[in-house]
Amino acid sequence: MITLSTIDASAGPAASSRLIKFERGASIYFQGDPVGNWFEVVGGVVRTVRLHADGGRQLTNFFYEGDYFGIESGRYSEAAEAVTDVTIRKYDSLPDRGQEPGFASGSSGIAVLEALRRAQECIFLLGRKTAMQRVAAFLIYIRGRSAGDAFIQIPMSRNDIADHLNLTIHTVSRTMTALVRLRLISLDGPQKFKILDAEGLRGLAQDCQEDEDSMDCNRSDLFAYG
Amino acid sequence: MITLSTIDASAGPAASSRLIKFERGASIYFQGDPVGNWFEVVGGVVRTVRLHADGGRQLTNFFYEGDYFGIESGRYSEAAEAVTDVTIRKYDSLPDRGQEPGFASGSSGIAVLEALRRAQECIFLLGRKTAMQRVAAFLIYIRGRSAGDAFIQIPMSRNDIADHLNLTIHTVSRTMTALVRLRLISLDGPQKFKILDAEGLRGLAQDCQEDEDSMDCNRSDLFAYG
DNA sequence: CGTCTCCTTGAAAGCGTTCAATTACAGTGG
DNA sequence: CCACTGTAATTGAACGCTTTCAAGGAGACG
Repeated sequence: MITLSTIDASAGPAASSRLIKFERGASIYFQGDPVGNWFEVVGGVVRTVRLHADGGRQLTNFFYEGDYFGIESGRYSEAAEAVTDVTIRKYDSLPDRGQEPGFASGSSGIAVLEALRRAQECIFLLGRKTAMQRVAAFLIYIRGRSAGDAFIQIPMSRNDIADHLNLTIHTVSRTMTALVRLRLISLDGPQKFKILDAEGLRGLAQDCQEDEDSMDCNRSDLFAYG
Repeated sequence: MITLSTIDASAGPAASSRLIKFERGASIYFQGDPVGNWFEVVGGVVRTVRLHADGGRQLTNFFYEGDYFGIESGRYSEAAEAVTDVTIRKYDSLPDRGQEPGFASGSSGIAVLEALRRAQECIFLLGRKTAMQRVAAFLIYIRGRSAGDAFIQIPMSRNDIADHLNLTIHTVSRTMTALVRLRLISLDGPQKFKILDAEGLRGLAQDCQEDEDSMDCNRSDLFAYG
C-alpha cells in the first residue's frame, strides 16, 4: 500500500496549518486512527473508504477542491485516500476547537453540518433501487462538482464508482454504455463523458415512474441480458 | 395523514423547552419545512423519512429515548414521524446556538457528530450486499437499542424495516423466517424476537466469507427459491 | 513486443422483486 | 358472541436485474 507523502512547509492562511501532497492511491489516514486533524482539499480528489471484514469497500464520499474531510470524533470510522495526486491543507489546532474550521464559533459547526449533508446524499444514492438510477444520479453529482459544460472528467476508476454505488464494476460499465445507447450521455474514454439529455438523465436518477409517459428505466432490451 | 399532537405545557430542565406528545403515525415535522427546532425523544420511537419522487420511502434512522433528532440546517431534508406513540422534548432556542443541545459551547457540537455517526451507520447498513446481511445487522442494531436480554421488541413494522434496508417487506419477512430456520433467532409474533446465536448472527451481519469454515450466508436452500 | 492494469462485453446463475394468494389479528357493528 | 372489514405479515411462483464466471480489448510502461 502506498503511504508516501511529501511535506511542504508553508505558512497557511490560518494559524497552524500546512500543505501536504499525496500521490495517487496514497492513504491520508487509516480507519481506526485516532482523530487528530481535519483536512481541506487544495487540489485533486480524495475518497473516504470504509473497509468491511471480507475486504469489501464502501466509498462514502469524494472530496474536491475546497471540501473539508476528516470531520469525525474519537477514531476515524473510515480511511481517506488520494484518488488523484492531491494537495491538502492539514489543520493542527485540535485542542482549541474554536479555532478549527468546522467548529468556528461564528458559524456553529458548518463543516460538521456539511459532512452530515454529504452523508445523507450517500444514503439517498444507496437508497435507489436500480443500477440505472444510481449511475445516473452519480453522473449528475459528478457534473455538479466539475463545473465544465464540455466533456466532464471522471477522476475515479470504475472500481471506485462501483464501491460507492454498491454495485460491481461490470454493472457500472454496462449501465454507462446503456446510457450512451439511450443517447443520454456520450463517452470519450472511460474518464470523460458529456451529458446529452440532462432532463432524461435527471428523470432516471430521481425516479422513472412518476409519470405514465415519462421514460421507462427498465430498458432491459438495451442490455445484453438473456 | 395524521398530524394531531397534544401539547403539554411543562417546565423543561433547560430553558425554553417543552414536552409534546404525538400518536403513532403522526408527523413531527415534514420534509422541506424550515429547520426551527431540535428534538429529544422522551418516550417511544421516532423515524426519519426521506420521500422520493415516486413515493418510495427511505427511512434514514430510528430514534429511541434520549436520542436527539432534527439536527439539520436550512430546511429538513427528511420528515420525522412517530413510529409508536411518543413523547418528545422540543427545544426552541434556535437564535442563540450556544444554548442548543447540539451546539453547547463546551461540547462542541456533540449532537451533530452523533447525527453524523448515525448517518454513517445507515450507509454501512445499505452498503451490505445481501438481504441476509442487512437484516442480521438490523436485528443486532435493535438488540443494542432495546437492552432487554429476553425477547426484544421490534417497535417498527415490516414496511419500516424494508424501507430502512432498501428491501421489500417480502424479502424482510422471508429472511426473518430463514434466520429462524437457521436457529439464529426465534420469533414470538412479528414484533418480538430473541437472539439464539449471537455469534452466528454477527458473522452474517459483518461478513460471511472471511473464513473458509465459517457460516455460509448464501443458504438459498433455506428459501423457497426455485 | 510482452506484461500489467483497467475497462468492456458475453453467458449463465443467483437473489430480490413482482404478482398473487393465504393467514392472522384488531376493530367494528350486528 | 360472532360475522364483517381492513391492515399487516407470511408464503408461493415466476420474472428480471445484478452478480459471477469467463474472455477479450485498450493503453501505459518497460
